[in-house]
Amino acid sequence: MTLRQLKKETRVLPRAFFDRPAEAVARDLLGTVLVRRANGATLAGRIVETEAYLGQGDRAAHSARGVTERTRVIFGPPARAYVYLIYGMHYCLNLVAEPEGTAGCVLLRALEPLCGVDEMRRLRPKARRDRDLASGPAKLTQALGVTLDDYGRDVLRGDLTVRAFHYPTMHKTAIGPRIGINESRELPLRFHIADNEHVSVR
DNA sequence: CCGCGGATCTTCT
DNA sequence: GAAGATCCGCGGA
Repeated sequence: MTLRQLKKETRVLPRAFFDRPAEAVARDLLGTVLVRRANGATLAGRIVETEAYLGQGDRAAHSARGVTERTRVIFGPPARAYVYLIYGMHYCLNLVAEPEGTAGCVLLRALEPLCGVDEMRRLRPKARRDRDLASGPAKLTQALGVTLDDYGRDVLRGDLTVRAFHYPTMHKTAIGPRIGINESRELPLRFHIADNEHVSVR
């Protein structure tokens, strides 16, 4: 898909979209498009897998132990980026949900590349196939060049935005337990597009 | 295709 | 001092 087509067929999601329960935001983000400007190029991918992290009763969430230097953005206004370093070497990107003062965010786990695939390959040379480019939370940040510099960034304008198609785009949503956590395993907070080649775990 | 272990460092106990 | 919202390369089937 060309960038021109994308801009014509989509609009930037408003803050009200994110000012809702994290579960609803995670589900509704499926099928929308994450757009990134990096190194003079514009990269975009369809969001095909997300996970919700809640404010209360979710012991797997980073926000479960209250406000810290790292987690403060999760408690702030919606539609901001929460980026963190995991295992000392990878970054993960979340979008903050819920009204200001309430914790909640959505981990972006996988994209289906739509625009700027050449630049994504430069940023992520280890990817062999297109479906290796962003089929995992840290692969996604590598492919888009997202780092701690993006911590707290507003996603309504600027170099990182989310856009939805004007026309309805149908898909079947699959729901299950989140990946790679030990606490609150039983909560069905992982959402992905069923039968999509680009999700992290198939 | 599958399972295993190493890399590497911030955060919280 | 240990665990962690992960990825990759290796070896074997």
